[in-house]
Amino acid sequence: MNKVFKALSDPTRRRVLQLLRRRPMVAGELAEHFEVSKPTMSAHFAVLRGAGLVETERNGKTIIYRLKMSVLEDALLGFTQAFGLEIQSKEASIVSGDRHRKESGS
Amino acid sequence: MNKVFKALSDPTRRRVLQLLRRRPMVAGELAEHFEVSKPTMSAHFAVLRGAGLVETERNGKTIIYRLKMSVLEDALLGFTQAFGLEIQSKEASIVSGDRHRKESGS
DNA sequence: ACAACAATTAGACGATTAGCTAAATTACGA
DNA sequence: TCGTAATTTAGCTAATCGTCTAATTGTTGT
Repeated sequence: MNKVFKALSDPTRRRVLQLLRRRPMVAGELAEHFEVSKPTMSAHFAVLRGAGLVETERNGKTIIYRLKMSVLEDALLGFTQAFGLEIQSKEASIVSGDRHRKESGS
Repeated sequence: MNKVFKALSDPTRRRVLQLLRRRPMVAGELAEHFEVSKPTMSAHFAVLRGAGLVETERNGKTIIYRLKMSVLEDALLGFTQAFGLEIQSKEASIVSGDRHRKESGS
């Protein structure tokens, strides 16, 4: 869970997650939304992947990034619960390609 | 708020906030819960204060730290809303300026 | 096989971070 | 006023971070 918070501590990475919330995206497409270089974005992606917040799938020349909503939820849940806060999904659509899968992450 | 997320990115600081959730605490008392030096803890406190997550009050020789729950909530709220998540307090008051009084037990 | 494209890795750099010890500050009590 | 206690500030170090350019890897189409 610490890796998740570390990942969330950078505004660029938070924005990446928000973009991925809409739909999975290809690395280059994602990178276009930001003003930093592609290698820099690649490093951000690596941090997000290391935290288990995104997963990748190769598709020919491109690599698709997909948000793992359940990992984000679980981390947020674990933290907020310790503060007497409750977190829940408004929409049933935590889906968008991802199936609220249980997966062991770091 | 970026400063809040930066502040939350360190596990020691997250634990400080959780300790403060129970009741306001004096700096030294708080520091006893950790294995690092007092100056190091002082630096952590400064980060939390800089993020607006805690407020201080001098009381003679000691300095009392108090959690500003509303600031934490607002940051979490702003973030989670962008993901279609809902966050709410299990306890009654989410009021701004909440003093977090101790209620029934623990 | 090769050129073009997508993305990552390598290597470097300055800025920030978390940690330490020692010194300074602030308040209290004898 | 002096000594002690609580905390912060100063100054340092090692590690990590975000960024860059250049080079590398992997894939496709010709």
